[in-house]
Amino acid sequence: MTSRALPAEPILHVDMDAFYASVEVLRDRSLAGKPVVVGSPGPRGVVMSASYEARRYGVGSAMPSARARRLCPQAVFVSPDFPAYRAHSTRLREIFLSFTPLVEPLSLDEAFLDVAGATRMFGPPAEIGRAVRARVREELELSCSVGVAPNKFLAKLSSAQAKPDGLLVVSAGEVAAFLHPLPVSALWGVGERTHELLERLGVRTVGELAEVPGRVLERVFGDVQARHLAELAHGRDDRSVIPYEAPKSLSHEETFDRDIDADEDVLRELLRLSFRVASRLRSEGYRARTVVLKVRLASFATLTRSRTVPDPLDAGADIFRVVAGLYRAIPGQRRRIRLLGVAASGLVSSGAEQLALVRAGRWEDAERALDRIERRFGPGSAFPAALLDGPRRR
DNA sequence: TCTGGGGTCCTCATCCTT
DNA sequence: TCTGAAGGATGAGGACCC
Repeated sequence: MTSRALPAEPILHVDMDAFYASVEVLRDRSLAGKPVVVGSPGPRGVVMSASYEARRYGVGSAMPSARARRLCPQAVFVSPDFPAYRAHSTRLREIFLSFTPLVEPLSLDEAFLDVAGATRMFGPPAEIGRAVRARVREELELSCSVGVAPNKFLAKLSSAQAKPDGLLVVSAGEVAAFLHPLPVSALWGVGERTHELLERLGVRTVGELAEVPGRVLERVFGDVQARHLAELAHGRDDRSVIPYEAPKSLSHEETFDRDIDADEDVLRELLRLSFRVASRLRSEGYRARTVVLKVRLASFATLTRSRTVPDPLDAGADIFRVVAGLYRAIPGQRRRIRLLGVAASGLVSSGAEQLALVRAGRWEDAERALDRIERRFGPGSAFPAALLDGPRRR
């Protein structure tokens, strides 16, 4: 039997170009060539995606929509339509899976592909990257950028360098030449705070970071992050492509158009969020051991409070009881609140928790009935009466 | 400039058990 | 019974990602 050497650059990172904005252009061809901004609605919205025409005016993602409007008044602003993006994302994943079963989605618009086992059928990794791009363009009428590299970290960096609408191969022999001139902010895990600390050390490029002694990094960042930074600065990353990982938590949160302060409004919002979280837990087959309340005040200070319960929960009424208790236990009163969130963590499969159902009360039966009604008549077709008079919502 | 929503991971403090 | 160390579980908060 002949053996064939594994490719030295077996990892692809595929990243769609301005995904949400590009899908909006597909749905309304009159937007083609125009600055398009997809952003969360409301006065406190932020930009989620901007077409390259809008980016030329300095508009970027995570920027407040109000600022984007000032920078580019002629831009067309569109509210996001996640079901549409998910539908395109599903078709995208089908294309990836036609090349390799080892596909790890990072979000709706990007994924890692391990193509080590696909080269006999489809050719070397760079060839597969070109084929993926061609299929995405033909079948979805969308452009994407592809990075081809020895590991996930380098593949992700190279797709970013290939943007927009390009392909870049970083071979094992070119790692230092590719990596070291890049700014440290390009590294995975270097955000605003870490960037500031690195600047104080006089470190601006990845090459400079690679020169910093390990003990200095440890002193500033602690041993875990220091090791992480040192590994990345040398282009080392041994994480494999994992096709599926069970979620660790699940949450819903909402920023209000105007701050709320009345307890009855807060509790009604918490009830609504608890039911949304519970509905998702049940539809995805989980129960939660820990319930987390998140409160962001008008000052933008954020509080979190959590409680772990002995019997995992998946009923909105039970989750509400816990978050309402957590909320009432926060000292002080009549705070101005801009955001409320409810999260479920410590997830266990509900299949493994059937015994707990023996003690299920009428609420659980009622909520399963709500699930059936929603499946039949659509989301929002049934909800607790306490939600009938909701506060100002977007 | 004025900051969404949904996640993951890490650190640190505290409590409890052994 | 008391004391101290070690380690796990839990809780709060921060940084980061897309």
